[in-house]
Amino acid sequence: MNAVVPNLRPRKSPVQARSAATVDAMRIAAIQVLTQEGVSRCTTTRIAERAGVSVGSLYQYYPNRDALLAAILETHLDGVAGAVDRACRAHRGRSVADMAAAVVAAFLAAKRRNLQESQALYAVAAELSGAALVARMRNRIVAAIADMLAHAPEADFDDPAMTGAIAFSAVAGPTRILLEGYAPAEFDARLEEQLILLLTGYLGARRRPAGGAKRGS
Amino acid sequence: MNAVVPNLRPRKSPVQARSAATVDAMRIAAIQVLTQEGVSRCTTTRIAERAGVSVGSLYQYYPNRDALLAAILETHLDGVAGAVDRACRAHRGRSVADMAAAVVAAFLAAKRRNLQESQALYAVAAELSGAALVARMRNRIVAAIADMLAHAPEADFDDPAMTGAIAFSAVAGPTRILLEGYAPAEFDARLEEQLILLLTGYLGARRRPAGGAKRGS
Amino acid sequence: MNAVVPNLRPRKSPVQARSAATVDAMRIAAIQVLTQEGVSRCTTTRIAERAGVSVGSLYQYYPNRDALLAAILETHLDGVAGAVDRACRAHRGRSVADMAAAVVAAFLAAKRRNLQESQALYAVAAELSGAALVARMRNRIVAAIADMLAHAPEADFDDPAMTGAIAFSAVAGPTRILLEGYAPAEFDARLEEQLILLLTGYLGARRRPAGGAKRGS
Amino acid sequence: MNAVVPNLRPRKSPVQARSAATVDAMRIAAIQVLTQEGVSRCTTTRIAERAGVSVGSLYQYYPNRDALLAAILETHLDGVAGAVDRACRAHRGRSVADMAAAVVAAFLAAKRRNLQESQALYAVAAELSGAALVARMRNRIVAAIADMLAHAPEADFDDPAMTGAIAFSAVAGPTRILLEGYAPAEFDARLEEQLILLLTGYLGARRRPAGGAKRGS
DNA sequence: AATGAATGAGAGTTCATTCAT
DNA sequence: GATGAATGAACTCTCATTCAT
Repeated sequence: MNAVVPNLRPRKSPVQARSAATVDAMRIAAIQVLTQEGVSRCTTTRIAERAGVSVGSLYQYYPNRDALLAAILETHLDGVAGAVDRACRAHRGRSVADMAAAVVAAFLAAKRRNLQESQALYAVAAELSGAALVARMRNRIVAAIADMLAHAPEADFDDPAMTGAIAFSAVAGPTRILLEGYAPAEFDARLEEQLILLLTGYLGARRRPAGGAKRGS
Repeated sequence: MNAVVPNLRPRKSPVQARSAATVDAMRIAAIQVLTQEGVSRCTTTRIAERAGVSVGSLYQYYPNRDALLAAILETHLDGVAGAVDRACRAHRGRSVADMAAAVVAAFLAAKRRNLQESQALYAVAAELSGAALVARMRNRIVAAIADMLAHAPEADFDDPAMTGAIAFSAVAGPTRILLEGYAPAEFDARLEEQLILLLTGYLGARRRPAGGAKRGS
Repeated sequence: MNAVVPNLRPRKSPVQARSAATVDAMRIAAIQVLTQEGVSRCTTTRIAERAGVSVGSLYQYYPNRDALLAAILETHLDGVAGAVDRACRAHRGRSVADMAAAVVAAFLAAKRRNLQESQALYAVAAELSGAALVARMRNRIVAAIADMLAHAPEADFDDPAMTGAIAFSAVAGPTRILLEGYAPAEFDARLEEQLILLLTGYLGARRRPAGGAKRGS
Repeated sequence: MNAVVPNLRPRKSPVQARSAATVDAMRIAAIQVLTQEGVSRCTTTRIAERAGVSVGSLYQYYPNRDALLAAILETHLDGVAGAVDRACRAHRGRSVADMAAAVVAAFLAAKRRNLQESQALYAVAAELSGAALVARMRNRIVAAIADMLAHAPEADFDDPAMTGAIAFSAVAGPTRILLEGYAPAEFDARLEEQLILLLTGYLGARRRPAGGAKRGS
């Protein structure tokens, strides 16, 4: 993914069955190559080869390499953001502890569902156009969390957006360690419980008794 | 940084003053190129040119491009890890709240001290060999925090390593957002305060009254 | 148009009305693409798209891209050569001045009639197989002019073929400038008059009084 | 040479002897490839191969393929324009017949001096960026001729620029036929004499007796 | 007949790395 | 030691052409 920002929109949508298969094969292939070779060795040739199609086919669906990677990243992020979004909507009006548990569970489940994909895409997200996509999806999640917090019955957050941003990224940080694969098994086992603890603690501290003074922590 | 992992050690240590100056010039040049052009366009030629030396000279100090980037990343990570390490040592035996404040302050200060560098190196860290370096420095920081927690007078953590790992990465997550440059000004202003809140809450919840049962979360 | 010269003949003659329409649509499309994108970007896909047919259909009528371009060029050249040919036949036995005026007028009119086409095809004519077609049509025109000159009543040209060749290409040279689009408006306005002057002068000088000595210029 | 107009300036001037040799080898190689394969098959790889250097070297001196071809064309055109220019300056104040002979001789000699080069570059000149270069050099030649005509003692041209433009392109037209290689030997032998005849006739007709009425042809 | 997805050779271009100067 | 011209493998992307539908 380069610094210049060209067209990253897919070229055409796969309407025929054959096309859909091709597009999906390329997605899976790209993730595999990303995992096994790293971003810089994740070339169009290798992706096509792995997918069992020709390079030409790749370029029928994406204007360039970056667009392919961006599309995969975007789909992934959409999935994650959607999952968290749904969890937030489903837990409006519940207790802060419930909210924390719900967000953590939804996020972790979404990431764990496509483990390899989640791992592979960190490198893509680090590149320029990837960072923008990540920022967008983060905004979406933060907005969902903030909205949920704003309607918390037992508490009154003075700055739900800020609180949501910190809350989400505080959860995303440790999750990343897990996905990067350098964490011990125990980390994996206890991550969810610890993240809930982390979030509950933070949201509990951030909360003011309803009707309390502004910014009173 | 490629997937194949060859020799990444610098070729010679800069014993002479001139060498040290050259090495530093290359480091600064690399960070600038990284920032302005992105990882994929951060070429040896461009780095050398920017540093005012010839490509040949660059190869006098590093066996290949990856070694150069790895060295820069390592130096950076060492600085950050060292800062947190010192803060931990300096706050042994203090209250949990003091510890939280100290770690957050040290980490944020280290990252903010070399803002551009911190930003530029995220992309380097995302590549395969970078991830290993990051994991190593994280282990060092986590060990320092765990050690500090293990000696907390007012509390008794059942698994300081796990707690330290979660604590550190929970702080690193939001910090990354800040550095990636997509955060609003208010985020910047209130980040430290919020991270302390986050950490204090987590560590407070994790703590058991001295002498309590194991693993009672 | 490539150096290798394979089959350049159209695959089938457009006997049906629909075929004729398709072929013409492709011709027009090709000229548009040629003008807007240049020869090297004048691809079969683009031509077909512009013509509103599929690439497959294009290959139903022409064995390859070069054949399509060659056919268009040939049609164009035929039109021009035919126009000059007719003018020559129509002015047999007239005065040299009349002949000059007639040739110039016919040639310019033919080129101006399909201005865009004339411009676009220069690039096609410059490629290897195009040059051969141009040479053929030039021969035809030169023969027509030579024939006309041979029957001039008031004069006796010692080498009508040579004279015709020089005459025609001397007219074609300035015309090309006009078509290439770099000429000022005044050039356009006065071109015909000047070309007639040019030709009249040349043919007048070349002419020997009937029965005069050979090669007396 | 594509429609988009990027940087066509050479990258660096060959200061060292080795570099100069490399650049010249590429020029000669390009002309050979152009002649033997045609523009579209005149690829950077083939040029480099023929020149006995690597593709990389080619790109050290020119930012892209078009720049290389443009540079060759420009050098060639400069040579031709310079020759005609000198001839014009050297024949100021001479008779119109002398002028005509001088211009024709200079132009033909310049073209014949580098026969293969002249032939090969027609195709390059037909592409977009080539056409612009040709137009520039033509303007230079036309200006030189016009200036010479303006100082003709025996005559008074009402529009030297127009006259010069017609005169030059009338000479260039037949010359092109010669260079394109489709002309018979006799054409070659008699071309110069015929072109002088052509030009003398035209300039003679265009001239008005000094002090005569405007536009009296 | 028509379509257009798929093909894959091949083009332009870059860049890590070497080595003669 | 320093230089930077030369190298050439490897990369991204295009496009003429085919053929299953």
